[in-house]
Amino acid sequence: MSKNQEAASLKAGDHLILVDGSTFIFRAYFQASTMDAKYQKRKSDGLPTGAVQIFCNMLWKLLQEGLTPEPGDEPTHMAVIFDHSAKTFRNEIYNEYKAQRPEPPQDLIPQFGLIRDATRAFSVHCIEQEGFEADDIIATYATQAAKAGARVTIASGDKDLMQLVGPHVGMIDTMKNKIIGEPEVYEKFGVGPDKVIEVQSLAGDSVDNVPGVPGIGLKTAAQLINEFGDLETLLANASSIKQPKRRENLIEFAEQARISKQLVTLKCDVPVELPVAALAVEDMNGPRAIAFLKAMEFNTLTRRVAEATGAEISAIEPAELVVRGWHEPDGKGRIMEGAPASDPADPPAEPNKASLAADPASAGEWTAADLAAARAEAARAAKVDNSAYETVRDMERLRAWIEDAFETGHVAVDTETTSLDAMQADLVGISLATAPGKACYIPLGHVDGEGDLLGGGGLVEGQIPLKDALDALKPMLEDRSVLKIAQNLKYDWLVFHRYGIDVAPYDDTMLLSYTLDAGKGGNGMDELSERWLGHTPIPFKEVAGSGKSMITFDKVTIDKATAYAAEDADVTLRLWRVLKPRLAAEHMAAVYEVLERPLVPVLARMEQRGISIDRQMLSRLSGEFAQGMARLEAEIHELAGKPFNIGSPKQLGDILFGEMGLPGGKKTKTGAWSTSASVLDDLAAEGHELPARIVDWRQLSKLKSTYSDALPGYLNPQTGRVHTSYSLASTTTGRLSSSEPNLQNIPVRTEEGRKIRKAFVAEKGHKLVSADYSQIELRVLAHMADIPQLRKAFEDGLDIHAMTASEMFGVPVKDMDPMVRRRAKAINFGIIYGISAFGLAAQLGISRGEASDYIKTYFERFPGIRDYMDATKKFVHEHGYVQTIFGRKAHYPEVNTSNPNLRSFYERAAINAPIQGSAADIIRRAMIRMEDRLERAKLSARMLLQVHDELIFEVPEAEVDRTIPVVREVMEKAAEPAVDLAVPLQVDARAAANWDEAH
DNA sequence: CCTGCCCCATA
DNA sequence: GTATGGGGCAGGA
Repeated sequence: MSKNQEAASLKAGDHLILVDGSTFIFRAYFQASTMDAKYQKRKSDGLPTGAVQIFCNMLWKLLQEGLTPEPGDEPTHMAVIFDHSAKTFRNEIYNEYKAQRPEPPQDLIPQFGLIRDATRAFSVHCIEQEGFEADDIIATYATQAAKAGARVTIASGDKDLMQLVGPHVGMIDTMKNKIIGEPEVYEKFGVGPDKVIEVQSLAGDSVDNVPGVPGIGLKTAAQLINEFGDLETLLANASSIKQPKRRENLIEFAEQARISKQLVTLKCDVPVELPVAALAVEDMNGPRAIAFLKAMEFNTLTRRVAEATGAEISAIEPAELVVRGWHEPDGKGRIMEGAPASDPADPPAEPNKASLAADPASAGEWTAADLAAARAEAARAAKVDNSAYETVRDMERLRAWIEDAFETGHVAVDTETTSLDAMQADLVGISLATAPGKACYIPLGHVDGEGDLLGGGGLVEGQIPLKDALDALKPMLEDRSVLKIAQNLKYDWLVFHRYGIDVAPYDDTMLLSYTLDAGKGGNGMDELSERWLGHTPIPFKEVAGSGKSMITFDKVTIDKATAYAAEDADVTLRLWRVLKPRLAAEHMAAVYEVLERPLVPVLARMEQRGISIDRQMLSRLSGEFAQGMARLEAEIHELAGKPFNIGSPKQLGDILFGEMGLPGGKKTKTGAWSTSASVLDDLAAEGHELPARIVDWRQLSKLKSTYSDALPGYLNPQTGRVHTSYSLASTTTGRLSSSEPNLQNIPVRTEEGRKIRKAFVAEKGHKLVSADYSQIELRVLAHMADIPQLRKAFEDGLDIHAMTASEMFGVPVKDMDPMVRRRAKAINFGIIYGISAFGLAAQLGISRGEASDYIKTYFERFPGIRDYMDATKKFVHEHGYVQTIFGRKAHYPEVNTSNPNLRSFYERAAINAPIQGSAADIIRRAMIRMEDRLERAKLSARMLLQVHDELIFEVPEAEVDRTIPVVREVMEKAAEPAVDLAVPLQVDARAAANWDEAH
């Protein structure tokens, strides 16, 4: 209930306080920096909070007593106004405006977001609007309120706002505790508030880079304005000025003065999103404010707020906050670019761990690992009861759940839809969970499954209209003070985005699990539930069936849907409680925050954009391939002496090695003849024709079935484009994977295959730009293993395989035999793959002994590589995991198996993972930074695809030349500043109408 | 109808 | 020798 809820209005006698958040942040920061160091950082982890603390104290004071301690002065309406971004309409007028602003100090950056969080935590409106400065919004609100007869106080020290002072409008400089009225304005500018802009347009402002007129300062400007009345009159009479220099300047820089006036004139008619009446002060939500203050560790203010609101401090958990832009050394010399603000190292009391939590005073001695262990134990002990969930059928109950989410500060969310494809999924219902066991399902689109023949399919009774529910949920789903928790958030993000909702901030339990446990098993919800909760969730097929008889979720009865869907939210929340504290305990927060979490919306947007394919071209190709196959088929049957199914390896093996009696080489692991390409190639090399034709046939068959036939089936009817789905959590190394369709294995090696690639095209007026890292894995290896020759070769831009050959075989690079280079290349790849004589022999078609000799020679030339490999093997056997240069872990729990083949396999995988994984981390970093960098360069390039070491963009033709350098810069610098690579990264980029020519 | 196997496309 | 996803076949349900 708001104090003014009965009248969401603003009238004479009301008091509106408008806090200028943006300038306040800077001034609070500098004031904090003059204080004792202990007031500038959060004690538990060093998060800089000085400015936030000063801000909170100021806000609390204003809310309690207004400008003066006198009763009746406290505000009836209040808001804190921020600048949305650096760009405003003023830059359109004068592009140098505020161009000289330096970058904010490093330890201020994380506090920008926290101050906004603080505002909301105090239940005060937090206002910012794209394209407008805070000053303009303040001017608009002040003008409207003054017109309504209310009293307005602007809390700011910014002289630009002094033009607003008037009978109804005052200012207070809260930093200096100074009240500014008309006399003070006169003192500062030498004119009244109504003439302030005239003076400023002449005098200019070096801080904001407002030019003014050269040679005219505040004093002269005031004198001139007092004499002539306003700028235009002055300029019209400039020729009558006595002082020659001043006269010349006024004439020469008249236009500059007019521009300056536009710059300093505040806009009083911003189309504000919230009407001024809606800024009414609400009763403070004590627990919410306390949760925030506790997270910040502002103990004194926490106590004061608790006393004033009657809230119980110990019953409230610190808020889970997301901090942007915080660089914290995490103990391993790596850099944190963002971090969870709630520090589980200072955990709340855990009711399930009585022995540890009995004395709240001892809570401070908990370690993050204690909390994680207690949470894991509690999660396993608690039972999941999926019959106890609520079905939310009216707005009243929905609002209660939303309120609960605001109170708790976090909520697990899950969407139920009509499709597994997020791009085509319509919302059927939403489930929420705010505490273990406390979950609900909100049915929104369930239809009558009966009477399919007679139409049926009408909405079932007892559901909130979709729009009403989304309107109510949107503010909570977008509110920075409520952490949304989902399992595989990318899916729900895409669904919500289609309905105009931008979910933030968020956590993803799938990514938490992936960050912590990659390689230990799957990260799907059902599997995690088994692993951590000892609970089997209701299988999807139990509610919707499977196979041909599967029904879409909108046909599921609401009772069944509630048990299934609310359970998902409940389980997700429980998993989050187990996994989140482990991030801090196991020092993996940096990996999660820097490499995992930020990628979710980036990938979601890439999926959403999709890519154009030329359907006619593919259809024509299918025809070509079919013809070729038919021709080959006849030939093959002729050669075989009888018809058989060429696509059947079993039948083919029987023909080749049985009936024809060719020398069968390898067997598969089930004992069947191998008919793999390498076997057939060997036979062909001996002059046998049939195997050669089979290889040709197989190629066409693959291209046709996997690509030219299948791809058009993935065209989205709405967008006319193909939208792949990226998986963030299905590789052990940190690579992404792509499916439905897989656009990471589009052919490129053969001429025929590249025809498929040509069918990926840019839309009209655009080009596809492909940018790929050159030899990134070998560069990463050169860095990690610290190999001087390799480092030098990359620094000098040499042909790395030729250099390797030269080192190994003692031949000059110039006029090198291509076969020699090819051998070296195979060895280089072999190294990355954890080389074995067996594998290298197979690759090069040489004997095991020869391959062994090569490897031996290689290690003699590059002893650092052998050292690196031995060290990696030792490490994985001791720890069960290996790490990338950014700290990502890949686990190999079975590496100590007694099975020697398996053991070697895991060892090779463990050697490969840091190399492949570090390269994957680098491109992830590039992708995360890319969109912002393009936007800041005012480029409209859209990132569409990632293929491990390559990014594909769609770029307007006119922007291609400006886009490529930006893309290259972001990619080449992607490791910085976290890692200073000892070798340069090189990116090759090209533009063309289709993917083949761009690549 | 589902699953394992074989083969093959990519980095 | 590393990491994936997917199509077709064949066998067991």
